[in-house]
Amino acid sequence: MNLESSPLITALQASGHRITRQRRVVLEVLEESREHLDAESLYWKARQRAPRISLATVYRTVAVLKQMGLIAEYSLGEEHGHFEAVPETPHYHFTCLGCGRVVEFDAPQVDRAVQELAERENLEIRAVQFSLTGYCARCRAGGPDGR
Amino acid sequence: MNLESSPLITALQASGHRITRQRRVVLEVLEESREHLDAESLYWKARQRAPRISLATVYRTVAVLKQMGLIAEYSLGEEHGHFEAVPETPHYHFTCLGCGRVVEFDAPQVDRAVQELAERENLEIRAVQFSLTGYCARCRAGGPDGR
DNA sequence: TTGTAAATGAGAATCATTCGCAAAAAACAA
DNA sequence: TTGTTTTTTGCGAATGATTCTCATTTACAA
Repeated sequence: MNLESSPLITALQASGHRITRQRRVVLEVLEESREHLDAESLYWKARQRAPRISLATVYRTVAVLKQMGLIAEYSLGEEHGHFEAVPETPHYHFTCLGCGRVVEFDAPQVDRAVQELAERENLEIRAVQFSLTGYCARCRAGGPDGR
Repeated sequence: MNLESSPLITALQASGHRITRQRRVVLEVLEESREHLDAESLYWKARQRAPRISLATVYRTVAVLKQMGLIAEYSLGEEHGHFEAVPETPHYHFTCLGCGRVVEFDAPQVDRAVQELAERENLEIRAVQFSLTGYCARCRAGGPDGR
């Protein structure tokens, strides 16, 4: 069994949390995934490696990680949350109301604006939520979904 | 009884929706309020003028308005949504995790970034969600709530 | 005024998320 | 190792926000 420490594991451990099989698995899934997973899919993927894990544990784990700033939660236009390991460089999301596709983009101007605001108002920013919804080029043109 | 048409009423009517007493009241409350109301408080305020209105109708009304782009829904760090009539000039929110205060601010840089992105990628942007959470100056200094 | 499609009220249903508690597992000390 | 302590887990029940169902009412065009 792999006992290497991933960045997330190391950080968790350093903050005094216990490293359980369940947490290890959830973190692995989060690190390996390139998509934005919601709690349910995180749960099903985790179950492949830790069959007895419960949905509550998934929620508890992401809550801890979120509080530590290691992962971010997004709404992405749906009614339930999606999670993602916090990336090196911040990026944001556009969700198409037509086809549901999620496109990531970066926006240095926004990063700068946040930093300036924080300095000017003396704020400690913990999370930035910047997401756009609308219709993508394909759907505007009367795409596959025939909006 | 006031039969004048507010901007929201006019827009609703123009789009082919019926103007009911309940909708009129919900719209009035939304227009008069300077705060970000959640469905529950919208419901209680509306009941003062239309005592038999139901919570479901409040939800249905904001759903229609939201879809028409007349009001915006925000998370504001809580688990339920908050609503606000869409303002002339866009503005955004900072929610303090310490004292819960919500501060509005504008960010022309962000507006510009959105516009540029939309043009470059040929997107039709319907909603912009930009909100920050963290600790305000007062709470960082060990404010009233004693974080 | 009347006919009809749209909107409402009431409560049940749904869905995501959290809670409570006894049992299991980690961390730590001996 | 082994025992002790404390955290975490699993399970199912509870919660809270939002949506749905459906019989009844209402707006509004003719």
